[in-house]
Amino acid sequence: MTETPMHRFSEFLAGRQLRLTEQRRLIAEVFFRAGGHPSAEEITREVKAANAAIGFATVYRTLKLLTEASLAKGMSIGDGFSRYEPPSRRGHHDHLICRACGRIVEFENDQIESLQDKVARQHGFTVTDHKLELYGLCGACRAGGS
Amino acid sequence: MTETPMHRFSEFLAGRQLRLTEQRRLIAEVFFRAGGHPSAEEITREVKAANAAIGFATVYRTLKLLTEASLAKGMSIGDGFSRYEPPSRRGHHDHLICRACGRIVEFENDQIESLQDKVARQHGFTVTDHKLELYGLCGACRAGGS
DNA sequence: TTATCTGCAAATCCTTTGCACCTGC
DNA sequence: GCAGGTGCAAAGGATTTGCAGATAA
Repeated sequence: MTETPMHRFSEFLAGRQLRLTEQRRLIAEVFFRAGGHPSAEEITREVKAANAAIGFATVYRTLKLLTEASLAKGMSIGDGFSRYEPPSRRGHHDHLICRACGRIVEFENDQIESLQDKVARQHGFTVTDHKLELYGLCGACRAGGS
Repeated sequence: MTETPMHRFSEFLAGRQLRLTEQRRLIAEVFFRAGGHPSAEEITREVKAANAAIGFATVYRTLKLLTEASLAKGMSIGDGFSRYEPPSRRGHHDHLICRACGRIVEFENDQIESLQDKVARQHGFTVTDHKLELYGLCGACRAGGS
């Protein structure tokens, strides 16, 4: 019931005859602990603090596994990087992104979701997934001027 | 009143002391005429049909100018390419994207837009821009099976 | 004329892959 | 022991940039 993401990762690997190596464990720990939506580079930086030998290749390979295990979700906020979202307790959510400081706030809104389904139906589509990103200025940046 | 996009591009260039070269005119024409949301590669392919000497570099440079002129809008649908949206007669719109055939349908929905503003306000954000993409299957692909 | 453009190729940047050497299980 | 994993460095793929020759105004 209180299965941790790391536990789930371990089961996923076992189910595929894959090994839970020291590197994979460390990368997954860093990722699960990370707030926000880290890029591979951000994760690698933190991982290297604990084990400098680990390189980008292993981080990317592990992030791919985490994604296949549904423990990470790839996303992009339009800077040139692939970003990864750690598993969230909450269900689906969308993002508010501050163009000034890069802060990302997550939100959920059922009304928007159901309107999306309605629109899709009107066009004959069945929606399986969606992405909603609102770009603007957060309160702090608006106050801080610029 | 009936100012064409090409006319606007020409004015933009003049205002910046830039030249309307044969290449820029051709690339802009192809882009304005293009339906949908072409990638640089798709535009280049069509441009080369008229003038094989034109290369990617010039296409990218011109798309950058068109974007600065607000005559193109960069976007991405998650394949690895930057895509560009030609100026539309209609205002802002969002996208329905078929995962099977890649078809993109544009739609507008004022209710969704106003809910977005409301959510943003609740989080202290001022929204300047947003992106909403609904992924799924279009009617034809759902019927076609798979 | 001359500052701006273009085409080419080389360079970037992020991400992936090949390969010889390690290491969980 | 050995299939699978790692680190490195080199390869990839989209986009950008440096430069010498070409050209719009």
